[in-house]
Amino acid sequence: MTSSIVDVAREAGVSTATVSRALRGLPRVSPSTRRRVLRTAEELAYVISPSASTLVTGRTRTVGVVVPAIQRWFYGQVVAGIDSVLRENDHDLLLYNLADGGGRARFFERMPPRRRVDGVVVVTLPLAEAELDALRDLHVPLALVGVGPSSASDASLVRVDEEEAAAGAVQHLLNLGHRRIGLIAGLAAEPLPFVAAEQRRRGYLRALRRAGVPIDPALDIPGNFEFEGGAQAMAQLLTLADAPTAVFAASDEMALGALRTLQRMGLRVPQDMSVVGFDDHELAALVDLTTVSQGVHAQGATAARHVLAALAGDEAPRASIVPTQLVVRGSTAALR
Amino acid sequence: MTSSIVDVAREAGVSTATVSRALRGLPRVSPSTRRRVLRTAEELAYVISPSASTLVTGRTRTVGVVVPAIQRWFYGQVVAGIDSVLRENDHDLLLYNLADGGGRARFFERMPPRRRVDGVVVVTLPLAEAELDALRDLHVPLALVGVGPSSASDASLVRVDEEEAAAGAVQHLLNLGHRRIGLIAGLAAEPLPFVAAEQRRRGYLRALRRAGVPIDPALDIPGNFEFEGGAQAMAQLLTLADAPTAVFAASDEMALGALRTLQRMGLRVPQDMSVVGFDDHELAALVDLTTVSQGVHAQGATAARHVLAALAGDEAPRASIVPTQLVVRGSTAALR
DNA sequence: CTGAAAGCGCTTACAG
DNA sequence: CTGAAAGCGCTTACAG
Repeated sequence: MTSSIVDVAREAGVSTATVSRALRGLPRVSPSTRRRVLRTAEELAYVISPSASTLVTGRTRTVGVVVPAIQRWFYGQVVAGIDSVLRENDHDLLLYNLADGGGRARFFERMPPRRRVDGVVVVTLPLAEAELDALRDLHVPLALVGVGPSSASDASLVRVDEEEAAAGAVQHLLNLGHRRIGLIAGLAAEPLPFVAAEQRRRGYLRALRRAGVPIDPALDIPGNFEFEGGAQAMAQLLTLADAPTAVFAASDEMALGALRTLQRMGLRVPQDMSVVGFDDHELAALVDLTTVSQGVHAQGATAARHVLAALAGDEAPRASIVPTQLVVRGSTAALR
Repeated sequence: MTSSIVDVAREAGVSTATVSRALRGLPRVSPSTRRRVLRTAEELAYVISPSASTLVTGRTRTVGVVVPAIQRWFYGQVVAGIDSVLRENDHDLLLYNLADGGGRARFFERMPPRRRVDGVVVVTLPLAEAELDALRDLHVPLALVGVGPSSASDASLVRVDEEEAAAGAVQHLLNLGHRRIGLIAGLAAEPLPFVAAEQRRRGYLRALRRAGVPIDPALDIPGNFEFEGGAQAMAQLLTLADAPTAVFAASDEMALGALRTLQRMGLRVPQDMSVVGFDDHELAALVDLTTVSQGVHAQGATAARHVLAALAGDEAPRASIVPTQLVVRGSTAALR
């Protein structure tokens, strides 16, 4: 049905070794031979067998990508970024969507990418030492996206300066005269919290301290990085006797939830409440939300480049900090 | 480094053939031998080489998934659904994100999944005959999600009854007394329109005709399945001298854009304008949007099951119609 | 510049 | 129930 290298060799009147060299563009093949082989391969619609090639070279031309939940906006963006670079460089993308705690446990226990990938990029997962070891056992280059500077020194790192960016967002509110500033944090009840949740919270605290504004734990509500969580957190903030005049949400999705609650309560943004998000989600522009823009697609692309660089022989793992930018829109205004 | 089947065979004192049989749970291996082999494999941390196995069996235990844009809500959901079934059945997921027209052309020309997958699911792409042929050349089971009943009879099909569902949404508006009903269609300027765009539009037209309501082309605006497109389409509808009192948007994302425009113009929903969407996007509940719920995750899962069934020896391609349901929320009300 | 041959790590008739 | 051997389709020293 499909022809093998032997068919091409026979048809072109050369050995399979020569076909192999000619097709891969290796030197030491005469131009005329190369042409003949190429033409023959074309005629026979020859396509190399990846498994045979992999078996001998050990290279799969495939990169594994591990995400907690592909259906979430952030991960879709990151994967699109990874994919674009991989595709450009003729590599395939093997997707591992953990989905939940069970999926996570199963993944690290069974390590399905074993012997199937040349490299791995793990997105956003704060790895336990055992998990990191399981990944190391793969003996392939590893890149981590969005897990902070603390992690494995033998992996490439791509991240934004979460704390600094969050502090900047809160400083923006302080500059507008706000002093009662609520935080809708990414924190959830999970055993391993996402790094971004912690660090954005730290940035919030830092900005307040720097400004000499007292920290009020009542203003610090977990929102679990979800619309609904953001909506509920906002509602809770509005139950306070001394309610905030501004809110920093650690993600745009939570900010959108907060906006919805405000609208339901008949409160106006920004007149009655200023709101800042984080991400620059597609919807942020639409609802005129002030937010921290982070190049999510770029983070994915960069991680993919790190892995490919390592495969190309780069010794040291790399670390990239993708810049962020406060995008000021209409959801924030000076305290009245 | 990593041990091979030969190591296990030597250590267990049997042939590689026996190791192979024992590990795969084939019959004709004595219980004691099987136990010994299993234990040895465990001790040596033996993991089969997928490429070697694939080379001889032809099976990759991998399914290719082709999507136009993984970062969009719909595709993230579908892929999560596919992944869950694949994972359950010990298959890997090779993701092909076309990203744009160039990516699409490159994909169908080069067919990267060639010899790399046991099956393919293509999501939402209305396939040209040449593209379908390219996929057929893979000689693996094919499942199509959301491309309508017209397509290849040799592929499994998973879809919702787009036209019927859309007609139901519009009928809901008609039942509320609306007669001037706008359509924010998915249509774009692309050469190959998405099937859902066409069919939801058809459902809109059918419902109006059935009710004897005159069709006004001025009420039919393309929105390209995007927030921004929905926002602009709504704005355009509001420029009409005889503006609609209700709008059906062919996706929730467009409906959200429309809601935003209405809010900006100071129009109230549903008092001044009723709005129905399509999808039951996570945000729909949050903004109280009446919409058509379709099980997107389930569509992905079903397609994956179809592919696995075909691999298990099922002869006939299957066709599944996933049910939809109108979810009435607060964005629609009787005409005043 | 080119080819013969070994080998990558499995599975599968075939024989016993 | 078990093993020897061929073979899947490539790549890679090695020799010439």
